[in-house]
Amino acid sequence: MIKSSNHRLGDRIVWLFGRVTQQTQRLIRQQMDSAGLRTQHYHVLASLADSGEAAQAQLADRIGLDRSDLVTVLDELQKLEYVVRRTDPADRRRNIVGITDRGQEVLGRMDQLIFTAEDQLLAPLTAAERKTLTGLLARLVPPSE
Amino acid sequence: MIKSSNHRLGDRIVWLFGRVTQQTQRLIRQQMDSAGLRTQHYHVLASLADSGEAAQAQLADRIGLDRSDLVTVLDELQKLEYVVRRTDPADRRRNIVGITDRGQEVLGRMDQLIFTAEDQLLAPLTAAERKTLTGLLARLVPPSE
DNA sequence: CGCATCTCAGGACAACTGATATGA
DNA sequence: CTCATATCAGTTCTCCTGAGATGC
Repeated sequence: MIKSSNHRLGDRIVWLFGRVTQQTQRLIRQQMDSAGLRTQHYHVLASLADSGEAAQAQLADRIGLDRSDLVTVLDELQKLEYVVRRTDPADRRRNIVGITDRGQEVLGRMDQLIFTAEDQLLAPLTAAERKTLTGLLARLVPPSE
Repeated sequence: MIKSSNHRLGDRIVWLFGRVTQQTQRLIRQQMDSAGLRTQHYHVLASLADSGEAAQAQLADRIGLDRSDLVTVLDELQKLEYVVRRTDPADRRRNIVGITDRGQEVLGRMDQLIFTAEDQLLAPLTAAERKTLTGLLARLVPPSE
């Protein structure tokens, strides 16, 4: 006759992911506020610098952002001249999005900020443990990238 | 002369946590809708069943929820008679919150739903890998529980 | 015509801030 | 009076839904 059931919150993935992500977002946002941008902006810029230019739909799928939300984010980034939209000559429905030099520049600065935040968050883990963690997480991310 | 810098999104913890949590929440919410409750409700009920009754402030800290947000969640749970608030005789500012029998009952059902969702999410990992993952995550959760 | 792409309006959820009343 | 607790009001951010306009 053991303890009836195991609704131990501390073992629940829902719970753990939620807590850790919450903590992550908090740290990132603190760092990001100084640049006047949000997490979504970083994702977009990083993806563009990483995998090159793309149509909005592709880009949205790549980073797992809703296509309708991407519109607003791109509007803001374009106003700051961090990205450019140009119509695809082959298919005039598409906007091909690319990162600008100024975009690359701020991305570099954001990377620094985010790096320190990550380091702060992962402080309790060794380098090897961090690697296992990222490895396991990567396998859980749904495909399409 | 290697590729300039490593803003590889796929290695960023911010990114990975975000994606996986997003996926988790989606699955959980689908399951939870059938009970008419949200993730926060589950957290509260699970914590009460797990660590026993507590004042609101303690409870909020235990699950990492804002104290002001907890008020609403408890209102809803109390209306459904899943929890009870009673004033602490020792300190009449405090509300001591406890789970009811009906609360235990739905918690049991929710546990089933959440378990299947978790299993679905962690499908790509072996049992041993899941254990390492939860172990690593647990160490990243800020203290206070 | 059907279908894909981008756009816009609005809702739901979660996290946070600040102010207030009450009691220790 | 100072401090903690619970409450209330309002903002931001992210995610999601549905509907339109345009071009394939």
